[in-house]
Amino acid sequence: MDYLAGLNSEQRAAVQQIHGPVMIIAGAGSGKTRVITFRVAHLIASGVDPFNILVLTFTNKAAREMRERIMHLVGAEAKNIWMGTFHSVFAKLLRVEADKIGYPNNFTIYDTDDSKSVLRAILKEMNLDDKLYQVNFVLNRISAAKNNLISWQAYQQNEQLQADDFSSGRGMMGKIFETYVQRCYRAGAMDFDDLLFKTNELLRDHPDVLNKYQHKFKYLMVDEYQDTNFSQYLIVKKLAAVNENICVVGDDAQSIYAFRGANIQNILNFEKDYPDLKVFKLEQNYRSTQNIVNVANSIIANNKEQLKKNVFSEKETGDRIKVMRAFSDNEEGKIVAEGIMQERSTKGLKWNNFAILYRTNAQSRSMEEALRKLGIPYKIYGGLSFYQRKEIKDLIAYFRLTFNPNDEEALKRVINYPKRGIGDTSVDNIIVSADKHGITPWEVITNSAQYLQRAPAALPAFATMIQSFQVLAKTQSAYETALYIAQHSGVLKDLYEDKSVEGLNRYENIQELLNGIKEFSEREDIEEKGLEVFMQDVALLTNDDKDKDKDADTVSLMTIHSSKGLEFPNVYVVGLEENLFPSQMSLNSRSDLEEERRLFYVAITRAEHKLSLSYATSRFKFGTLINCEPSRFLDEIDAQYLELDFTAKPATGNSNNYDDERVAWSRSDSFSKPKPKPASTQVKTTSILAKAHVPSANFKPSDTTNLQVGMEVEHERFGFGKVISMEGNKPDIKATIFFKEIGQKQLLLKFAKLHIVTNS
DNA sequence: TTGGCGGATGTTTTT
DNA sequence: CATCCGCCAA
Repeated sequence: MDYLAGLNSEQRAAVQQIHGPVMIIAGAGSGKTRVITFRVAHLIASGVDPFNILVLTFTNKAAREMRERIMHLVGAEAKNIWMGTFHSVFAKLLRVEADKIGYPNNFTIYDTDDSKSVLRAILKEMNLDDKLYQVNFVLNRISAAKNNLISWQAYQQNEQLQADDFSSGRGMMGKIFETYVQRCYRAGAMDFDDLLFKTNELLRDHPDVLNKYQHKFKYLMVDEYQDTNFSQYLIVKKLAAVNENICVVGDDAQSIYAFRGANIQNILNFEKDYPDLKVFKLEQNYRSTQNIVNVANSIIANNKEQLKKNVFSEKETGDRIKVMRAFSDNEEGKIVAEGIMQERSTKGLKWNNFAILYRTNAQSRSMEEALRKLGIPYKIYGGLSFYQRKEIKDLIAYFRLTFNPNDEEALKRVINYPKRGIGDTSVDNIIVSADKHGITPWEVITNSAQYLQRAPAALPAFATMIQSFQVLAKTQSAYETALYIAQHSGVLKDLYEDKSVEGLNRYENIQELLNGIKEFSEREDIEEKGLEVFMQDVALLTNDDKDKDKDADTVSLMTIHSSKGLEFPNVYVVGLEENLFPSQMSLNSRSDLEEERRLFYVAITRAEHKLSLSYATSRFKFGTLINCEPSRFLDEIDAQYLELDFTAKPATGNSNNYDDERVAWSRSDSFSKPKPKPASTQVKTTSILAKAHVPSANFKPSDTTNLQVGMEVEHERFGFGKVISMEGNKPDIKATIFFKEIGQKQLLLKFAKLHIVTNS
């Protein structure tokens, strides 16, 4: 067990304590990942069967990396450990046990976009004010309920929740919740929260299942425990109840996901659940210089709620923390880019020694631009993930529909893409009919003659197409199926015909997806190579899943949230301004502000050698320039650790006068951005035409069923005119009308609003 | 049924 | 600024 030698005494003690409840409080940079991997290795070395170990991580990436490290220590056996995020592990478990809770085992996983789309449809059907019932708000409320294991029935019976909803004028919330759940169920779909909620239900209502997994998972480890919510907490607690071999690892100071339901109390109160808990504190930071650690400590000291610990570094004192001021977001980018350029050449560093961290994804833009101007290679992590791109989602929707034709969101996505003449009204009809008959939209489509008054001509062909995909998927490999679907659905052709730059890009993205599936088909460690298997956790894959060239020498750009767990020699934290960081949304409550502060703590502790902070005094937001104040967090740092760099000056002059700065910025920006034209010159020709005719005071559209050639009519916008000719039949009669003011027009009578003036 | 256009609206953070 | 939504003409 030579690996134990490389650990300090506290780390070693934590690794060796393999039985009973254990909590490891791991300060930033204290070798947490090492301890977890070594502990798992130690479990196996001590004779524990890998099949009996469950390790829950926060991201797929963390799980993957950890597995690799463990393989390094114990060999191929590590493959048998159940390791992954809560969502992916329990999705896998639910697929095995789905029938017990009335779901098909090929259930779809709805991502956030799907959930929102379902809610939008419900809100529209219920005719609710979308100002009051904003989709994000509604979804958050439902999500929060589920994360606290409140079912829709419990929600409707909960007096407190009902009172909240009614007093804010949102009395229908309970009903929306109910409909949403039923809609998901009908579609054979679970959203992210359901994966945990249903797991709880399963373990609660099926003691045999609970028992089975309690004995399967004899040893549990949970990483990032401070970021678990109640739903996750309870799953862990139940699974661990028999053996109580539970080890949680975390750092309350790095809890940054409360907005997603994470409850910091889970770690603060852990001791209450397990009185004979062994606690280990990893306090020595091996990552950062003393200055950086001290700054981080001075920041976090402003928070009330925390577990006591003393994080320290024995590395060199290090440089002081640089604080830079810029006069605009673009200049901030420039300062940072130049700083990186210079630091790299004077110290002989590589680009991948640098990271730029920001609070919001929107901030990446000015950074990107500046880096590009200096020819600095960079990579943006996070943001729109590959799987969230429209073209990818479109094709995947076909895959989803193939395996679960009841997947309503997938259906709505592709039923008329590419265009095949099944428009919104037809889709509405299908859904209304499905509701009426208590069946799924897919059943309506496959029996359209029976359930629809007038089915679009293209409908049977669409149904047949999907069915042909289903047949194919049963026998062919993932790649063969995927390629066939891409070709025969028309998606590939549609994108191929789009010769714009974006179109080309989209086509390439589809190729990339297909390549990925091909790789999957060729993998030798997987037995089932059908597309269905590939699809099972696609919804849970994220951006960081496919960074093949992670050794590439580029500067890293990412949000602070996605930087958690990473480290870089040189870190730039940008946008330290009030209302941005801390975010405006967090200023209402103390706990929200404390979370922002922990976020800042996370940002700072990513840095190994050198940390730079920056802010801009003005910034573009929604296309307009706003003034910014430096962040309060800057004031919280003990000044002895700081080095101020206010050398940046506005492009012209050095006045502090607001107006002067503004002028300076609009000038420098004018190189890249066209100046908005004065409103008067922006009037479009159509609106001039539209205003040419003022309708008569008593204007009202007439019934045009008996309109005849030769009649004089008035059009609301085109003015007076005479019917020249008419063609077509039934509802699609087209009239050619000569208007005095603007000339000849053809109008569809079922749309055009015409007032009949004379019958001459 | 579709496409184009004007107008409103939105930004935390992510599995 | 950028995207999304809804309206209207074709």
